[in-house]
Amino acid sequence: MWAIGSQSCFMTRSKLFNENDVLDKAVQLFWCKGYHGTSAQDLVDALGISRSSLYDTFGDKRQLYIKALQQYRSVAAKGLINMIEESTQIDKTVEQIFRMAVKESLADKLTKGCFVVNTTVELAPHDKEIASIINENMNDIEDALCLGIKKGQEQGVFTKHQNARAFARFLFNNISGLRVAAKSGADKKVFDDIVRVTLSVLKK
Amino acid sequence: MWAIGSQSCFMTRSKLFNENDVLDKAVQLFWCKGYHGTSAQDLVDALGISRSSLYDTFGDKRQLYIKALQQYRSVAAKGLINMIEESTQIDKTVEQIFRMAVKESLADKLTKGCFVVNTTVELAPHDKEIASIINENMNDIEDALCLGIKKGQEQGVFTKHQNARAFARFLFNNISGLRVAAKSGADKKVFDDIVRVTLSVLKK
DNA sequence: TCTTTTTTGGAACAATCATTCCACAAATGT
DNA sequence: ACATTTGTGGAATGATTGTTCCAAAAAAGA
Repeated sequence: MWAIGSQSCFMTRSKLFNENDVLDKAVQLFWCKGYHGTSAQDLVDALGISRSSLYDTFGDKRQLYIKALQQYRSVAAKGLINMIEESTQIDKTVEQIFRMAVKESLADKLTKGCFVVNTTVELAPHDKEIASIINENMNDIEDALCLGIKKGQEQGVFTKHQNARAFARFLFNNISGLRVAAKSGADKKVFDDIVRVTLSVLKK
Repeated sequence: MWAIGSQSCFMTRSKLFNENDVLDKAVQLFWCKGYHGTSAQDLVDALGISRSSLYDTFGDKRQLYIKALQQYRSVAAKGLINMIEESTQIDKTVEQIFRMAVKESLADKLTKGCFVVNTTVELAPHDKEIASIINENMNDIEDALCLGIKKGQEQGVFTKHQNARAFARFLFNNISGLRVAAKSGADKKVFDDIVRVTLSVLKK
């Protein structure tokens, strides 16, 4: 046996599971059932790994939840932000973002809504660290929307009747609302009405 | 002892607490901590009655939650509906509804949000009975808003550019959104931006 | 193959969960 | 005051909670 510093140079047994795959399963479970609604047993059953592997790899239930939340965020938020930053026809892109949210909501038979919105409602007021992740997420999306709206205003496809920041906050608010509506099982007509009126605000 | 049918005509010991007062305390607790976040011990501590009285009077935790939800609904929703129905200047009333929601959110140091929104997110997908209460609530508020908007459109204070039902759904969606934002501790500037843009949609 | 290190499954843990139970207190017509 | 009924406090219930522990399995350089 030989070592560099405190690290052993033995390469021993490696994990039988892919950490990222397991995290994806945790996202699905927490997203569907919430933090308090998901038990350690639920996690063991759904993740397909034993308690010891679970706690050894992720610490505890709360840390696993936080990692799952960040995993979700890195997919959902970054996807949305990329769409806006790479957009050439920003008015079409904003509409696309809303249509996507509606499509996802209608397709989701478990009515999971949005993991970030669910977390905001269940945990944000009681957990500072989680609240700060939520707020970082909100700021990132708001900034991206703001940038997109400015672009649209300069291109002349969006009205300048209100400032871009206000529009961005307004759009974000409606996305939150849609995700709550999804949880109550709203139908296409309701979603379409909301999206149509929301988007009409931006028009010149 | 004498009886009519199976009912005894003895008038015996009456409850030491007011059922409505206790229900109000249950509303506050569930509103703040959610269903799964509130334990039976929490309830005993906060309601000031013993386990036996609690279970004897309200059945079980879920039934107590449902009664609390209906209690909240009967205050919050009916208040809002009355405001609209008795309004003479409907544009001012709609603005007042939004300003009230903002004021409440900023004043609430526990960031409880809205009990109905919280319930929608936590329980609606997993409990049919609760989902139907939520939907009834949504329909009642949407109907009242729709009526108000029609009134405003006839009075010429609201635009007819979209139909009243679509506007009602849109307004409801923004109220939901505000309640989620409240949970993340949003500040006055954010709320004011959202409300200003939302209300601008209705203007002629 | 031996040694060393890490992962694994599952038993075991104390704490907490929602709920039930019971002996006693309180109230009221008689 | 008595009989009868119902409400009350708190102990007790078994199930489930999140977490820890341990013996055994697996992996890989020596």
